[in-house]
Amino acid sequence: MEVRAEYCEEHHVHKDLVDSVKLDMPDEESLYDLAELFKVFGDTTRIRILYVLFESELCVCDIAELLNMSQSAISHQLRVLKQAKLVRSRREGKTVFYFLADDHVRTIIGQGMDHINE
Amino acid sequence: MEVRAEYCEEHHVHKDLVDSVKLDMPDEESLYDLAELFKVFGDTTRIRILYVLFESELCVCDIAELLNMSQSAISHQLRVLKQAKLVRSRREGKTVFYFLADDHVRTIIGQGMDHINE
DNA sequence: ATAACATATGAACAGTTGCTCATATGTTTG
DNA sequence: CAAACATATGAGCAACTGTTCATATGTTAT
Repeated sequence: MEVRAEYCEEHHVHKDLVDSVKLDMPDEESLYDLAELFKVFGDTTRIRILYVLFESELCVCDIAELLNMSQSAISHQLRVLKQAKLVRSRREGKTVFYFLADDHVRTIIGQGMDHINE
Repeated sequence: MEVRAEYCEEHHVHKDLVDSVKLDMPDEESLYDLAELFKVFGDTTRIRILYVLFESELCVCDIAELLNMSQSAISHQLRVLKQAKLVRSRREGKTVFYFLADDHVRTIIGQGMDHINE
């Protein structure tokens, strides 16, 4: 924040600063995975699913009815959430119950809420 | 988590649980805003921009060179970040410097990193 | 085994997104 | 003022996303 100078004349950046920033960047794969994770949170349907799972584990048709959406749509989205390891599931007879995988979900959503509430 | 019963027979959900979940849901607008916020984090380019701004404020062409992308692409994405209030900017002559708007950005990205690192 | 129920999945299609390219706006200098 | 530089922006397009629809899979009860 303190270090700064004439960076952009003739389209040449300030060498030292650029180098130090480059060193502190996570590797490409981590950045990709991170974006993929947030992409999963970046959909209203999936956010709503995660919210209803805050309360209790629920089966697919419960969630579908709660969100007033088709079983198929919910099932597709649950798959996305599961692949991102945000939810897990267990089968009980014909029924499959989904539940939050861990507390990161609550924390991340909570931080997001903090931001939008200024 | 304790309360549960036969929800889905005949496609009828468990009334009490469904009602209590419904009560605790944030309003539609908040959920939409939240998804919109995470959508902004859900892109590699924007994540990388935020990361380079962790170190120091930078001008558009600095960022473009750091990420090896066009000035136009970066400028478009900075607009998205600005609209989401994740970055702010200040002009100094011809140059516009961008910087992180507040510490929520670091916190949210940090929580995301925690999750992907298991 | 057959029917009924709960869930999963593939294809298709409309809507969205992120880039490029061209060009516009804003600022400083000669 | 014109030229040069830094940034912003609109149009266009290829790639991606989320839904629906039809159907498949898995489980239970008869």
